[in-house]
Amino acid sequence: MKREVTIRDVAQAARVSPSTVSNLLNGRDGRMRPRTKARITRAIDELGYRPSRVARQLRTGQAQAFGLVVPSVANPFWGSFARAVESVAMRHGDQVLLCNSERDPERERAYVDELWAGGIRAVIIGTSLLSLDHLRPLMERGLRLVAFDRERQPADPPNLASVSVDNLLGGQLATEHLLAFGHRRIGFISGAIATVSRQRRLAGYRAALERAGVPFRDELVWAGEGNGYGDIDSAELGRQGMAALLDLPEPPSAVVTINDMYAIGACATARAAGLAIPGEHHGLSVVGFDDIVLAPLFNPPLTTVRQPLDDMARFAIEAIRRDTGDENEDEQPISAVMPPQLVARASTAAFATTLPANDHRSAH
Amino acid sequence: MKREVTIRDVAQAARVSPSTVSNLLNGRDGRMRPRTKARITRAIDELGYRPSRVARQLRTGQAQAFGLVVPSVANPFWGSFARAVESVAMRHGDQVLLCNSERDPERERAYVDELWAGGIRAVIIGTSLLSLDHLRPLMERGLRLVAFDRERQPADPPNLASVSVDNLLGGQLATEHLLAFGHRRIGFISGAIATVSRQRRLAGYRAALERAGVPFRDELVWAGEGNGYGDIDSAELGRQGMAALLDLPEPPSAVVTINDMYAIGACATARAAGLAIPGEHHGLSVVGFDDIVLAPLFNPPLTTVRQPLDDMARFAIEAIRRDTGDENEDEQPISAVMPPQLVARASTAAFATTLPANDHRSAH
DNA sequence: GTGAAAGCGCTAACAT
DNA sequence: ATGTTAGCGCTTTCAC
Repeated sequence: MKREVTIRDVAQAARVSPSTVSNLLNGRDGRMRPRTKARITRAIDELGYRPSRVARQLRTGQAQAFGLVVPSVANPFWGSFARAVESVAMRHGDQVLLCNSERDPERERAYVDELWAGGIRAVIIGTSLLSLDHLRPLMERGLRLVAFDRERQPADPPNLASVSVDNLLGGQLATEHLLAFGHRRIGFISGAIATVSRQRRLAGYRAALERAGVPFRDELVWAGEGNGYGDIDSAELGRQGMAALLDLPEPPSAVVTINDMYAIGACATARAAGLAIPGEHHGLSVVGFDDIVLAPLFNPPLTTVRQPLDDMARFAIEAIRRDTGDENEDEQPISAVMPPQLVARASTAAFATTLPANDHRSAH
Repeated sequence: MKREVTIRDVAQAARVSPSTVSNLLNGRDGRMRPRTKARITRAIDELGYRPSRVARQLRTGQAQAFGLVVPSVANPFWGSFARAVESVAMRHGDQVLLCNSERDPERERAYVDELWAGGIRAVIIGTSLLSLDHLRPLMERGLRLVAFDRERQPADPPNLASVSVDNLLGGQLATEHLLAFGHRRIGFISGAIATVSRQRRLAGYRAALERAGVPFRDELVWAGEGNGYGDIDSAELGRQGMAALLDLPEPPSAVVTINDMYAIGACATARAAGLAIPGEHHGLSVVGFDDIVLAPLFNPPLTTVRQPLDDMARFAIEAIRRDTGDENEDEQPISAVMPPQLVARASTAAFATTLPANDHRSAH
């Protein structure tokens, strides 16, 4: 393992001082003699010199990298988001440090602490916990934080940026879609309603019901058990939720789920119980949320609410890059709420009001 | 934004020198007076001191972090792998830098270069390109590289570590499973066979056919078009592959796919063409590879070949942590080949040798 | 236009 | 048992 080529080696080879090389590297070459410039450039190429990020960072305090904390990249939604973020970041020459929080606030804190110690001063956090207090100390020290999938809350510190889809509208679109199909008993399946986005999706569901004059029924909302960390196995929670709703004396004819993984789990349970998706008389309509890559490929293709992932990633990174280092504390909070889009596919269908003439399936 | 607490602040508060603090921090406290130790510990707590990774790294050259380069975290297999790696890494206090190569060797090189410049001296690379020459220069400079999903090749440099499932056996298991069900016309769907793992899975497929006395037919192997970078949309390639095989004068009755995403895409196409999965007379059996989280939830649940992801992640990290900094060049190459496991689910079924008594579907 | 010098926060060899 | 010192590779005043 050879020793690294340093800025001094380059300086020596080009017969200039390290500061001159540094000046060129950092664009302060306005009044530099073309000949000197050429000598330096040549030396850099010949020696294969690459400046050390570490040294630069120690000196400047700026990290050319930021953290990305998501519940779990094992969920394709977060995987796609991570990819989108990384792709935008790369264009700016930024590196991305990925962390899986599993929705555990303690892990979130530990990770962000760790990132901070690594010189990272900006983090995109993809969990929409109600309170971000566990990150406040670091924010007060100067951490730039962007919350993804979490609408801005009144009590949030002003230097917290936010990007989110309009979750209320999303929940509403999903529910209205089913209402328009004539469904009246509509279930809602989610893990613990412990995040802003889930609260708002549920609120959208209620709002849609109300507007349609359909009474809200508590028993049709399944919201997991216990504290319910864990995107570890959303699909499993979807299964459990569906099982619970099917156990009801009068099960729903359609279901809104908190995301596509839940939807897929819910469908699996329904099928195992002999129900068709969708089914007019003996079955269920299911709508998801996110529109993951797999949604259109699922059997049946999943009706879902799409989040504009690329736009959101772009905005998050812009937010993080804004006022790098500057001291403009008293600015407007940076925040965006993006429009969701209902994507109607085959997992939802009209509710049949009349009974079937004859039902072959009952023979089975 | 307050100034950071440094080791000097701690030293001052504890009325010792920075080196004493450093000694304690780095476990060189064998003969340190308990009282001094206590004073230092107390000062650290009170000031909320956290050592700077950057400074430490600049000094030691060691990066408490490594890179993870995968084709794309949008594919749940790589998402799960990334999560497994990160989870093991965290237990060691290591950070993980995630990079999506999209299977583009130029991107791989650029990323690894970038990581190297960032002081990262070890990288797990999850693409099994035939040649790793584009990374050779850096390896010669001392980069520790672990190839994941790529069996060790004779021409590989000795300091390249490898972890992989036994892909030959995997391809064989998948094919034998279908053969045992009586299938004789078995298709193989993959993107460009430009990686070691794909070559070996295909070889396993051939070996199984041969052993069963079934002639290998070129037209039953669909291997994408062009160079075919991109895990960007494996499912889409699966669709295309299936479409091509169904266009054959005599289509296969079963199909082995290069991974679960391909399988899911292939199923979607087959269904769209009115075929059942699996189907005795008018349908297809499909087997995937990887056993992603979604495989059991798919409709029908996917028969697939499981990779022992956690074991592989653990091994990869052990390999990376081995001989950190040491100069043992002439050691045995580190390499592991792990056993795959066939997971039989509902997407495969017996091939019917007799024709159906009456075929209702032909009416449609 | 270019260079000398100081220092970012830490560690480790060497003194005491 | 603890302190002194000299950097790691880079940037950035401030001189010339």
